[in-house]
Amino acid sequence: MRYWLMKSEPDEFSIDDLVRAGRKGAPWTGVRNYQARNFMRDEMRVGDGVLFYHSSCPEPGIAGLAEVSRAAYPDQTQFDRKSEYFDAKATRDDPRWVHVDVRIVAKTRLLPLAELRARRELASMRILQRGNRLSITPVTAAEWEFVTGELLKR
DNA sequence: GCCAACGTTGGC
DNA sequence: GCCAACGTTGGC
Repeated sequence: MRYWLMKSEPDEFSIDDLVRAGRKGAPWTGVRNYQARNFMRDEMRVGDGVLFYHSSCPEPGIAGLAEVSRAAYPDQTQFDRKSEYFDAKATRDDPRWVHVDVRIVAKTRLLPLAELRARRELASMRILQRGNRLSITPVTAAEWEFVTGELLKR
């Protein structure tokens, strides 16, 4: 089992939306970056742990814990002309974009980005490296242990 | 709103 | 295959 950090803009899809999605989970639609897609397609498995991160918002940081609830399958929004994620080069026979489903494990306190940066134990986390923009990044077991420990405190 | 960093596109 | 131009991300 592996661990991941997945970014979402809370205006688009927040931890509360994930809670509302319940046990079935929610499709992680809209990824249009090949590296992030490849992680979902090739490496993410049902049961993998997910740090749910709120980005592009007043308080960026980790907002909860989740898990992969379904392995990768085609993202339907790529076929929808009305969707902002429509991709004219994708066909149903040869889909270009896939996604996993993710379900809530626990909404936690918010662990702010500034706090992540302050912890020596997390210094090499992908999300903290300068210039990092990937919306899905692998998390090491040590980072996962540390972060979940911090989240469940207080 | 600014801007650094990175990914993608397209001409050659 | 190179690389300049452009678009996007995302913290501040």
